[in-house]
Amino acid sequence: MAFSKKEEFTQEDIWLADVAKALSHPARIRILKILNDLDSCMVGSLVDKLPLAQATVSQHLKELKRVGLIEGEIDGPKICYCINAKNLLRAKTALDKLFSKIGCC
Amino acid sequence: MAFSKKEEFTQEDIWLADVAKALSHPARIRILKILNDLDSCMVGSLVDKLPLAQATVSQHLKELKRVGLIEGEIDGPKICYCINAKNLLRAKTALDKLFSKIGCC
DNA sequence: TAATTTTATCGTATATTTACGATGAACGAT
DNA sequence: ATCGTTCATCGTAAATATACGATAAAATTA
Repeated sequence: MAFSKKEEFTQEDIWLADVAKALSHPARIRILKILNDLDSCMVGSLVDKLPLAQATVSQHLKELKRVGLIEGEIDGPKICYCINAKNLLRAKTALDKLFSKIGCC
Repeated sequence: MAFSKKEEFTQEDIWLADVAKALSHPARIRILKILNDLDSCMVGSLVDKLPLAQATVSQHLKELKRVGLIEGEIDGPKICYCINAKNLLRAKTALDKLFSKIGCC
């Protein structure tokens, strides 16, 4: 393909697809669930709980951060990741709207 | 990467990620919305409404069909695509469960 | 039967994603 | 200042996704 055609769609559809993309790997689903359960949310804890190398986990965190579903806070040499509840709610609302728009409920 | 590690997660997380993947391109979001609005749902109508070649639209339909969000019915030389309401509801429920699990609502 | 219509699939090119080891940057502790 | 810890980023390899033209398959029509 010469170039992507994603930009030829509406902003709404592009944003929605982008949120879905962030959720499109089981490791990222798992990370969101773990972040919700754990008090501590440093990267090392996540690496221990996932069958992936540290560099790979870091990449998945970057993708979740890119769409705003999580955020990291510096805590000394560690980074504490947390869910961004506001953006997560926005994502949930957008998906709800899609599903109600296509009349499944 | 030697091989994918997706299979090292739970079935639940794999399925959820797979549904999200099907929604992760604006063309497929658009197709779902169009299929809900149109009476006629043959592929040619979709091609007319999207900035993509027929072969590409066919590929996107295949991906949506793969996860069961749509289904096609043969109607002479045409194929009539429709939303699979049952599976769409199942997808919505799974995503709702994820979002409520991670406490955003 | 031959031509037309409709859609899937093949082949292919390019882009993106996934994964990991190695390295580097930032911080606390010795 | 040096060392260990923690994490991001770089470089790289392989897999997957995206896009399209060409072609094949299946049904209707002439």
